[in-house]
Amino acid sequence: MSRIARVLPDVTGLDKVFDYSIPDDLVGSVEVGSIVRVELHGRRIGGWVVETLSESTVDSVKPIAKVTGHGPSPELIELAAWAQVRWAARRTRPFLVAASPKRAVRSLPRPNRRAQSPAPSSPATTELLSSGGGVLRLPPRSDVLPSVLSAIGIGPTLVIVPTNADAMLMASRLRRTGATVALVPDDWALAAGGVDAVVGTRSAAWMPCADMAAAVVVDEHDEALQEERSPTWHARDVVAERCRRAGVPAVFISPIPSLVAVEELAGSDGPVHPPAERERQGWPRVQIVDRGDEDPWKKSLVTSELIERLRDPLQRVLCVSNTTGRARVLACRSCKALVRCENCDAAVGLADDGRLACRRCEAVRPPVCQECGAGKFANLRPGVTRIGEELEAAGNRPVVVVTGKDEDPPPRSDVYVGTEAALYRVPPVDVVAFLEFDSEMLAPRFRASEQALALLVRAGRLAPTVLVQTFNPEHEVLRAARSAEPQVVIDAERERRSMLSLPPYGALASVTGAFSDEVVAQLDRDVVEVGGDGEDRYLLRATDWMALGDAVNATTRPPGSRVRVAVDPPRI
DNA sequence: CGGACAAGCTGA
DNA sequence: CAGCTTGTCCGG
Repeated sequence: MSRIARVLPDVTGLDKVFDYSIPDDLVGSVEVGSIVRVELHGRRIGGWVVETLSESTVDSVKPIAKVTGHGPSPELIELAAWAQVRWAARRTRPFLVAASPKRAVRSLPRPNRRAQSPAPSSPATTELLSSGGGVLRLPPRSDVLPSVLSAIGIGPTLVIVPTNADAMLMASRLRRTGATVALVPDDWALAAGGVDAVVGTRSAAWMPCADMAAAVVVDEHDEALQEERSPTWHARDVVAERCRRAGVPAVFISPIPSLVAVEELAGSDGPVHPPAERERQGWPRVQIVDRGDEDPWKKSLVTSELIERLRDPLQRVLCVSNTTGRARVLACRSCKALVRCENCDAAVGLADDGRLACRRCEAVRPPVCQECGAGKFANLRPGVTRIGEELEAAGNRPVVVVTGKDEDPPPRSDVYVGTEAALYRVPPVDVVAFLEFDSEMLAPRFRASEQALALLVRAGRLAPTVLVQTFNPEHEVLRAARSAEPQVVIDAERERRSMLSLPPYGALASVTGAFSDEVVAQLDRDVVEVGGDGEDRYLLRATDWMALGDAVNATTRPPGSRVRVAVDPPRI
């Protein structure tokens, strides 16, 4: 008889378990996963029951004070222990927090499933599910609902999408088919009770799904599926492991499956996809404007092809410039001084790496005000503002500048200009034009090709035509998009990354922050290869993720250290 | 993590 | 030596 509960306190910085006795009146309501309140060091704290046992290894135990409610299932607690190594996290707590309800769940609702399964509407998905799951490649302008319904056809399904808007839309569309849906994390209790579909964003990878029979990850390639704060877990990888352990099929859908998915999650025949002709129909028309053809004396961002679109009053156009949200002109938030170059006194902007870069003399320095030493700046002139003025003049139509920071949706317009963020904030248009796509394709990051292709996919969902201004019209990303053959990028990536042992052919992590030196020095060099990128950052490589995680987690952090470990960093 | 308690520092 | 800071330890 289990009389003892082993409890992990919900206290940051404390990753130790403590034993408590289960009082008679709580026997039956305390089980692995229960969220309880216990006394520790004279104060009441919350915690998770991670184990039950008949006898404690310490002699004096206090009783559990109170049962707060239901928490993560034993399977998810074990998955959290796996994830702790996989993403080199020092604690399991962040994963258990992700797997727990936001508010106490006292009792679970009864299972609520519709009596009859929907007729499977995507035969390809049904077949993939019956063969244990895999990767399904569907073009950008196609609907994933039939695939999700096919999964629901075999039982309760976990559905993961990149954004909140996607999740809300998916939930309401599924409900309209008669399916019962838990939109998580809000409907945690419903999901734990039992529904046809548990729908949510990346955090849904950790949500309950009673009697889970399948999982569907939509837009597997999307970076939103990776947590940006450390531990940098990826919903795709969490779902894959969760389903593997549960013996349940998972389908990963994307127009451009990542190399990781193709190598690790697809069957030996690679991704399943529609016939080439149908796939092509689901891709946008990609119009490539070779800027190399321009008059070399005025390589403007506003090409004649673009002007044609801008002047056509029937065309709604979104122009995307990745002179990013980076400021061209900055002022210090503390002392209001204009930020100037130390060498030549010109106004300086923020470079991609977050440092101040002078465009006149190319001097670079850390983002610190030369007058008062503060590090926060006001963006006096975002890059796109000036471009907007140019576009307005060229098209003789009003242009709305879309920034990522605004709370409200941008005012309606026929011509927009903005950074990548605009791709998520603007209603559908006729053309999306990338003004300077080369900096995306050629960015010094190992995932640059995949990320650039993802931008074209996003644009293709906003508009039937995507115009790309480039000096590299034969780049693999553009060949892939133009011919609707994402495999072109996969093949190029495979060659590059296998040669360099980059993911998925090796494990990679970055280490930054104070005391990184001390932590890196402790690593077992037989397991971890240590490099740097010349900045204040270490790069760690190992043959596999678990070996890397074990090695990193075996280090001790000196007091006061602020070391950040990013496993599988997306932007390196 | 945060409290408890001990050892170290300061000023009258 | 009271009163305060800083460091180390530990919790069931």
